[in-house]
Amino acid sequence: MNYWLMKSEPDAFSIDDLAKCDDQTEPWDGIRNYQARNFMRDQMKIGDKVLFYHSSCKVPGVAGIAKVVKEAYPDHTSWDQNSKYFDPKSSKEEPRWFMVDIQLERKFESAIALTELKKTAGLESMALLKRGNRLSIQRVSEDEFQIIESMG
DNA sequence: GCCAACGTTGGC
DNA sequence: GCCAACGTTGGC
Repeated sequence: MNYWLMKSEPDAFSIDDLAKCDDQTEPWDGIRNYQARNFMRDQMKIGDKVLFYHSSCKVPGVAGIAKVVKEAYPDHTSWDQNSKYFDPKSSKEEPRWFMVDIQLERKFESAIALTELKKTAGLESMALLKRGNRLSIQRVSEDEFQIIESMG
């Protein structure tokens, strides 16, 4: 099993929004970065665990845990001209972008702030804490995942 | 709103 | 295929 961290801006889609979805499940659409796409398309498997991270907000941090319930399939917003995620280079016949479905597993009572993560032993090598890392989907080690899960 | 870091684009 | 310019991300 793999462990991941996925960023979302809570103004756009928060963990509470996920909680309100049917089956608390939602496609993770709009990924337009090749490295992040490749993670989803090539490595994410059903049952993989996801740290749901809130970014670009007052208190950035991990808001809870979700899991992968559907493996990669084409992101239809990429050929929808009315979508903000529209990409003219992607088509139904030759999809360029993919998404997975995520289901909420547990929302933390209070989010674990980035500032807390930075102080926590064992997380020093997380990509999230490295300067300049902007990737919206990142791998997390099993140890790192369990440390954060136990904090929530 | 600033700015560093990084990905993408496009001219050559 | 190089690389400068530009756009985006995201913490602060």
